[in-house]
Amino acid sequence: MLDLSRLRALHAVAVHGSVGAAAAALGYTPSAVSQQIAKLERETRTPLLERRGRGVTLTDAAQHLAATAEQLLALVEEAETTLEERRGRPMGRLTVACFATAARGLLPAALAALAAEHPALDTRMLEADPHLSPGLVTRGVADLAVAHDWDIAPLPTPEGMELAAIGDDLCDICVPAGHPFARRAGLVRADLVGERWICQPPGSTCHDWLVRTLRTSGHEPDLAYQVAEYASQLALVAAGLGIALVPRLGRGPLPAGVVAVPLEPVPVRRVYALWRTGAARRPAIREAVRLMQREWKERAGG
Amino acid sequence: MLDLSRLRALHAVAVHGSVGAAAAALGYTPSAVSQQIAKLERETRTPLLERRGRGVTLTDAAQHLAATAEQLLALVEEAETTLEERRGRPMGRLTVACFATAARGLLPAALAALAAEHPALDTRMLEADPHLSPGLVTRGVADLAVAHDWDIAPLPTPEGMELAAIGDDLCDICVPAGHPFARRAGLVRADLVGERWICQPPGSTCHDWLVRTLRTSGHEPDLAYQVAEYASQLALVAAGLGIALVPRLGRGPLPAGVVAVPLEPVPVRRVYALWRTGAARRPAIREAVRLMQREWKERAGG
DNA sequence: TGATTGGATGTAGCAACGCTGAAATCTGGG
DNA sequence: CCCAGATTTCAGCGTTGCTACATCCAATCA
Repeated sequence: MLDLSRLRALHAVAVHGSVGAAAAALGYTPSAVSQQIAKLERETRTPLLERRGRGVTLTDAAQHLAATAEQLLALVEEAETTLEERRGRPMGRLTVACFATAARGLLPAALAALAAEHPALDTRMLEADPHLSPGLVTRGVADLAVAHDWDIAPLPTPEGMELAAIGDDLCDICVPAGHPFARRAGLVRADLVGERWICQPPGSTCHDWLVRTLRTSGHEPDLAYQVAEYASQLALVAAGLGIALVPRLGRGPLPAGVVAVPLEPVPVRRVYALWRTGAARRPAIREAVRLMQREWKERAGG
Repeated sequence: MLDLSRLRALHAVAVHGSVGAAAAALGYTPSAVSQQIAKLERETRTPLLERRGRGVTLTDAAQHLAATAEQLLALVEEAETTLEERRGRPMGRLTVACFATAARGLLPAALAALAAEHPALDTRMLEADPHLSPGLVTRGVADLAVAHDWDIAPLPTPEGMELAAIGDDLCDICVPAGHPFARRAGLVRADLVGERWICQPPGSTCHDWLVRTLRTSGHEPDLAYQVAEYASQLALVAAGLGIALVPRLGRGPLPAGVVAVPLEPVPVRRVYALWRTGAARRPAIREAVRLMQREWKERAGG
């Protein structure tokens, strides 16, 4: 009889396009995936993979088989969801894809509470850009995505997915202690003209937000320093090289020589959880969302 | 992820009603099936089997899971069929359920030819009563049934199955050499009144046929000796204890002291092959039927 | 009640499987 | 022509899953 884990390997190759990528997605080495598919070829006496240049392509039969595998895997996931739903308590594996600041500001406490309350649940985490994580969920690499959008670019609900709001993440302008802004109680957008900015590299959501927001104030921001991590940005601020827009989530205590000044109206990142509609019945999903919302409230209240 | 072979074990228990019967159907020991299901219970953290008296019953969750397993297994079989069809040559496993005389008179030559022409095919055989073998095919214990009916009780095509005729098996009256019939060129049904019969035990198709046929001649047959195997019946005939109706298929050379006399009109067992409609596209099925028909023709012609 | 049978489950051991890591192979590009 | 990227092959090893045997439990019979 056809073996489901081998079919899953074939399906992963079909979806990810290469043996290596499939292996990474499944958590194996490329060698393991290659051997599984070789065994599947021997069992079915049908060539499935053809070397094409440096990579591989699926034969006709393999594409058909991979499509069937997709149905099978969907059925199995459905069965697992039903099983968990009948049991009523979170169980199985829950992989959460989340963005960097949530990975330290929100997830640790929420996942710890989840694991403590539900020992049958195997929680996992995977850091990913907010605009990539829904795709990871769609492809089954993750079960739950924690993503965010900005007030000026709302996140559309992707096909086949549901979402729930976790909370609003407020952002402040972080300036060197010696900067004129450091003595101000608050700032408005017009104040920001002419500053040197420290921000994310192009392509990230935060970079885009900064550029587009400041453009609405009628000027092109001067993005002098572009580094991915807020901790590095704050170090640059402390060194007096510029100012940065830093969200409060996961920001931690500010380093010496850095002052956070509120901006009015306050820029908001809205944080969401997203999951496949088919998995909506999973208690693990519902419970994870509930605990993230609770954790958020406690942080905001305290 | 749920394991398909464990789900198959659970499904087999659901279908066959006990761990032992499931194990027999799957070709394992009861211990293996019990361990598989125990592992499935641990993985899903859900009780699946409950001891009820001497046997077991499925829990609610297990019944649901078994139903899903049935869908999965059907999908897998469909995929295997498609794979074999694309390849165009018989492969995989083909289990044939057939009645006793076909098991020695027809199947050996046909299966040998099948195995010789198609080394990728793993042929298996299973002797079963003609009225049981369609059920075995339906439940997936066998892929192909070789069954027969009698002229007076035609076989209905069971739900979800297709059938093809293999050939007609003619039957003669076998009598002791000293019997008055032994010198006759032929007999008619009216001649048979008052004889002592040697036949199958009640419940077998052949027993029923004899009783019903002779009843249409207006008398109740005297079934003095009831044994299952024709070789034993012929030994009883040779001993002069009675007469028997013996089909030619698989009859072999008659023992000394036994004479076969034709009956007019000649009683006919019609031999069929049956298979699941879903498996009709399998080259293995088509080829097996073709070779059985060819073998039959060669025997009839030679 | 005790003995017995039919069935499921637990244990030990062994063969087979499936993974990893390293080496080999192959392809396309500098 | 060599190198980098990717897959496949190979050896080794831990794990799995089977069988055989023993044990346990429930129903039946004496």
